[in-house]
Amino acid sequence: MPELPEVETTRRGIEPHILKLVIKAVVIRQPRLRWPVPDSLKTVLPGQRFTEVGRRGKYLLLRTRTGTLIIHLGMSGSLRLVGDNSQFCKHDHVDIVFAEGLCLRYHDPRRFGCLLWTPDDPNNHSLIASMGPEPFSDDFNGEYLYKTARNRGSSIKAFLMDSRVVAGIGNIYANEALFLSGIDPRRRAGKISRSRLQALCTAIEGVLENSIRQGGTTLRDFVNESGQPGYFQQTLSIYNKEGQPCPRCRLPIRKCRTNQRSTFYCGHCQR
DNA sequence: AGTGCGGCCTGTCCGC
DNA sequence: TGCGGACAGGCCGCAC
Repeated sequence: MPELPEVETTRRGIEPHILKLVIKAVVIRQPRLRWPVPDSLKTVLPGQRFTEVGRRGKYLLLRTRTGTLIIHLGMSGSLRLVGDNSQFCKHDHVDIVFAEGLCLRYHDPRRFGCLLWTPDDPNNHSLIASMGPEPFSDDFNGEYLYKTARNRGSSIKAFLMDSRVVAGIGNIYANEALFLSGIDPRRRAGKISRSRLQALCTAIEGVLENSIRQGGTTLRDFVNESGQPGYFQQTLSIYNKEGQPCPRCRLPIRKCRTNQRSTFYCGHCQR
C-alpha cells in the first residue's frame, strides 16, 4: 500500500513527464472515491498545465496557474502514465489526458483515495493545514517530538500515526521506526526520554529514506504500459512478521493490537 | 484539547 | 467448488 515512500516515488516518477504538457481533457469514470471527484475538474483543468508536482505527507499536490489538484492514493491507489489510447481497466477511475498523447491514470480498487481541487494555497486546505511537520524537515527533530509528547497519555505508536504530530507516518513505518529505535509501541508517548525520542526521529528519517532510495529503481515503471504502477518491494524488519525471528535477538516477533491496528514488536529489544 | 472509534471499500484468505 | 464472513488498511470527522 502506498506509504510516504511510494507517494514520493510516484511524485518523482510522474513529475518530469507531465510538467508543461497541456491538459486536453479529464475523464471521470467513477467519481465515488473517499469524497466525490468534483465534476469541475472537467472544465477547470483543460487548457492548463501542471507547473509543479509537490507532496505533503501522503498527499500529492499538482499545481496549476489557477489552483491545485490534491491527490491521495488511499490504501490501494496508484498513478501511472499511459498512452492516451490505452485501454482502461477495472478500477481505472480517472484520466487526465494531455494533448501530447499521454494520459495520467488514477487506479484505486478500494477507493479510499481522493482527487480534490482547490483554487487556493493548498497549505490552507483543511486536509493539509492541520498537518504536522514533514519527517525530513528541520522542524521535525528530537526536541520537537519531546516537547509535543509532554503530557500525552496515548501510546507512542498512536502518537506517531497522528498526522497533526508528524505528516505521513502510517502503520507500517510506525512499526518499523519503533523497532529500529528500540521503543515498545505500547509505551506512553509522554513518558519517553528526550534522547530516545531523538533516536526515534533518526530512525523515522532513516527508514523512509532507505525506502525512497529503493523506490528509485522503479521510476521507469511510471511510463510503462505493462509495468506495475510503481510500488516496490519494501525491506521491512518487523511489520507483518509475527513468529519470525527478531533480526537483532532472534526471539519470535510478537503481534498485538493497539488503537485498532496491527502492531508488531520484539518483546526483548523494545522497551 | 486529547483520545478513541466508526465508516468508507474491495481483494484475499479461511472455514464450512 | 462455492459461499459467507473476517480482516486489512489510511485517515477524516465525530463523540466523549
